[in-house]
Amino acid sequence: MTAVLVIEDDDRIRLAMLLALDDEGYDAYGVATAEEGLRRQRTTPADNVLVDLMLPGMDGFECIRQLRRDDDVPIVVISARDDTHDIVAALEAGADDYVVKPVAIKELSARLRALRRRGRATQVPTQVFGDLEISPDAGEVRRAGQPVPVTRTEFRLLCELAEHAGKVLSRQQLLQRVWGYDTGDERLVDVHVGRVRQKIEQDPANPRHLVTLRGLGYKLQR
Amino acid sequence: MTAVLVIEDDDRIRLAMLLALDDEGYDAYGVATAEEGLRRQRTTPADNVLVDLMLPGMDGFECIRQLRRDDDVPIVVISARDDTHDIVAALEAGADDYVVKPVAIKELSARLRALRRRGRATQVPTQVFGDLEISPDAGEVRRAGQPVPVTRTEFRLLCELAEHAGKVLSRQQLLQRVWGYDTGDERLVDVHVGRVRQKIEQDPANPRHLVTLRGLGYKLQR
DNA sequence: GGTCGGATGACAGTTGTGTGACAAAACCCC
DNA sequence: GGGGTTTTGTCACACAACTGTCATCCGACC
Repeated sequence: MTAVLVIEDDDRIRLAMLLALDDEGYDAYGVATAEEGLRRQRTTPADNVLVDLMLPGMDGFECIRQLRRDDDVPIVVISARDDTHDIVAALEAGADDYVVKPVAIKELSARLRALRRRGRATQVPTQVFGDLEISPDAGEVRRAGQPVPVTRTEFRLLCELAEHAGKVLSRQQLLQRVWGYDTGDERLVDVHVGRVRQKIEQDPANPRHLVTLRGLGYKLQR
Repeated sequence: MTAVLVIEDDDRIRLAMLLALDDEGYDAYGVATAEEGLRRQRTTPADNVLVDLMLPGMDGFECIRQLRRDDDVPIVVISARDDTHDIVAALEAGADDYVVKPVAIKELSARLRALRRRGRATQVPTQVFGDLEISPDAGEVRRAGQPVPVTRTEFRLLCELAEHAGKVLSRQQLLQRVWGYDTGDERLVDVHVGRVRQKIEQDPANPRHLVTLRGLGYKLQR
């Protein structure tokens, strides 16, 4: 069953949504604050998160950003305000959809389905590329069994490449996935790739794993 | 640049959207009917499709279904009707988002970005032509299992030919699809075909895979 | 055998990539 | 909170790879 987390401070609205979602066949549960929602999502991740923008304490935007930081769950904003600025800000923060209250439950349900259909990547176990090991969960990179110290950015870059092992990722895609930039200087990627190479390649000038595909991007291979 | 196809029968609205999207940095082009949109998407696929629901001839729902049939492009419905039934039906048909006219361009842009971020799940399978393998995802070409270094242009050319395996593509079509030129010197294609042959054919003078059809163009065959 | 479309080698201009230096920002340990 | 350290992003330069053009040659087809 699909689990849905509802983050909404108004008890009556939250309860109504939970009931309606339940009726639609979802396994729905709710919390009243962003903080609690984040904790909940860390411990028992739901398949979808619905979040109100106006919350006591941490607001919805920040909540989205934090959710997004360590999870790729589809996030739908449920807001009373039908305001372009809010919508844009929420989507920029990392939300996937934005619907305005009051919400027709059928529509919400359909939107959730559409979002899930678009699908998502699963957790990656330790990946091995020859003498190179990348453990996304453990946050560790090893070469020939020896831990290699990498910075956070370098690590994310490696994970992203590892997740699509053998596939080219364009600088644009990497900027998007590693840095979250929709636009920006692609050379940034080059520089970090160079730094990663210094650490993981035996001969950084002739990379065997992290290779360049001229005009296309980079790829990590075995 | 991100290409956006707008399917909208009202000339004024379509034009306004195209201008606005253009301003936002999209490569936007529009058509007035579903049929034309489908044709266009088949020949020169956009990265996003915006479609109105009320169209003369084939309606928006059917258009979405057909688009969805052979493509995983993110589809956003732009409709004047803020009706739950329509929204649900459109999402069921395969749309990814639904916004109500009039549309704030910033919002639309943000939604498109959010959609693209979610990314395309489909992977292009490796195509095999005898001892020749072309992997669009991996950005790699192999002959007899050995990787063949090809340049970006050569790679695009090969992918384009591979996508239409067994079918002739005229120089004009190749110029259009690989280079994006609407006009230009067709000899350019010859030169690159020649270079590709040097790399992928056992006997470049007697090509077995990348063959010339005199007066017509080139085709890639098994 | 002439003509036209196609193949090819050379070349110069352009583009893409790697890298070292540096400043700003973030982080950490008192 | 403060000072040192690490990490990050920007920039400029150098170099290598790629691209498109052109002239010439070749071979198929009528």
